[in-house]
Amino acid sequence: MRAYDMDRVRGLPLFSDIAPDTFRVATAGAHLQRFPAGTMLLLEGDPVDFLYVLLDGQVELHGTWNDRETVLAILRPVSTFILAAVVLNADALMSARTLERCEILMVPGDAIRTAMRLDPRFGVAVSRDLAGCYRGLVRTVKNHKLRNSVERLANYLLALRAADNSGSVVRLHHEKRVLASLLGMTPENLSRAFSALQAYGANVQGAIVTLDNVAALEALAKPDPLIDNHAPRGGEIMAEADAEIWSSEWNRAAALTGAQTAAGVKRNA
Amino acid sequence: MRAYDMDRVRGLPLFSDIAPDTFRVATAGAHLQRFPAGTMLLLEGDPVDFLYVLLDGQVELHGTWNDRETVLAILRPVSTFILAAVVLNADALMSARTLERCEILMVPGDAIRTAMRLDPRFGVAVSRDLAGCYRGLVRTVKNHKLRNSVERLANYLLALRAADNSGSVVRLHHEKRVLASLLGMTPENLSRAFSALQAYGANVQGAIVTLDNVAALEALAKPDPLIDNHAPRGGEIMAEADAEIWSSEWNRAAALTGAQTAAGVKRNA
DNA sequence: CTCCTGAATTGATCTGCATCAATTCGGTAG
DNA sequence: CTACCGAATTGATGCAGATCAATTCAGGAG
Repeated sequence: MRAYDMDRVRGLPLFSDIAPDTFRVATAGAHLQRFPAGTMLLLEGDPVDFLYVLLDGQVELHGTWNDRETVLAILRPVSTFILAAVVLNADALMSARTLERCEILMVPGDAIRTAMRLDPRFGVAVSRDLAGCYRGLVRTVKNHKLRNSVERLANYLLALRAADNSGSVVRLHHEKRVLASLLGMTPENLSRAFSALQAYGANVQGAIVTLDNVAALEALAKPDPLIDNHAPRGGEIMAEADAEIWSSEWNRAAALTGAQTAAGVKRNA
Repeated sequence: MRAYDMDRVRGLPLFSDIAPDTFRVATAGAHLQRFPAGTMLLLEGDPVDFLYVLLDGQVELHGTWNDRETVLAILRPVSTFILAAVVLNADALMSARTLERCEILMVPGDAIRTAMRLDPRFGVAVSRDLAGCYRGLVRTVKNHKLRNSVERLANYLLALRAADNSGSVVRLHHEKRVLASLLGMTPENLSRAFSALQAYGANVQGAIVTLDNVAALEALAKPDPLIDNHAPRGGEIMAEADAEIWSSEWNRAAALTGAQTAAGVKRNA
């Protein structure tokens, strides 16, 4: 494994704060692996033997039931996934599939669990990571239960904008049908939702979306810091309280709500 | 605080495995408090200063946006809530409101975070707890995105049955309008969903539901261990992998999916 | 270049669920 | 007991989003 990759792993909030020894224990037996696009990395119900660290490519997490399927999250580098299952040594609740060619570090779950027992700092890091994941899902549930599909799309676009550069052009990172499933709608409906947003200055051209009237779009979307992790807070500078972690499944990922920003600990920076 | 209550707190998976010293540190400054029904314990957006341990009564966690409100979870004793916010020292993403008279132990967040730094076993316990909460939410999202309202209700009833006694009579623990919001529908629609389930042998009489044809109900509901935490697994006895924790926000709670069982570590026991 | 295939769009229609409105039910205070 | 009030139910109607079907579009192979 290249030193460059090792540094990237070390830089994750999950690992950045721990002792060198702990890091060695935690990543003992880890191996880098490459997968072609469309590979099933993990099937829901399977025992989870590894913590996955996505170093390159895109991975989709999805769930199925009764012949239906829904995308739960889309991950982009660098992020870890299925930490919760690893911590509990439990079966996966989600399937993982590569959307494109991927480079993934596979860290044995045993090593992670051992390291947690050794170094309280690592236990704290894992806890903080999982807490961030949990809160990401809370946001997702609120997003889905409180908003309709056009509102979800509008917020997704604003989140992308915030993550990218806050400019007036935004690039979609996934196929529209995948995005549709992520946002909880059909591809047909996503198309129509995009049309509906033309009235608010949003125009799609393939993967490129131009936002000509951000104010109008925001008036519709009403982004909320308690749902959309990128949304601005009211009030003054926040303290440590603001340091919510997006290291794992949601970091850099246009995750469930698509609301998560790229930065692990930015926000009001 | 009564010794009896202290024992109940100590018995939570979050605390059961840690050293006495750690427990002392973690619960330093904790105080027991009583609240009448309908009290707002916490407003979303507020800083979270305490870990709450519900010892008696019922608490509802809900979220709001744009004048809409949705119930995210209903908690019953003994369970903790907003651990994630405490770990991150972050603002609450959900509001908490007592549904009835409640008795709650309020543990200062600082104490929790300090204890995590001291005792790796506590860090592990917190991680496991949060991992369980996270997985509960994954189940919830799958439940909502993959099932329609009648299917959700049917599974909710089967989950209640599994938690209670697996008999043919089940008691609803909450007002129907609260249950409706939890399941992501309107009260009117919940009524109609109950009517629809008459064809599957389910009859409601106030808070009492009789299930005369569990087989038919199951054929409709198709409970799945990867969504419904009570559902039977296929295959052989499970190992440690099976010990998913439902200590916190979901323990004994007819939580989001209503799928969580009463036992912390039962399942296949 | 053309052809081919899957993605995306567009239109027509259907349906699950929400909404609005009107009773009915059930628990509580007097 | 009766009166009252919020919860629950039931009915009528509307709408968001799913489904079905038909093009259109875009990318990759030959």
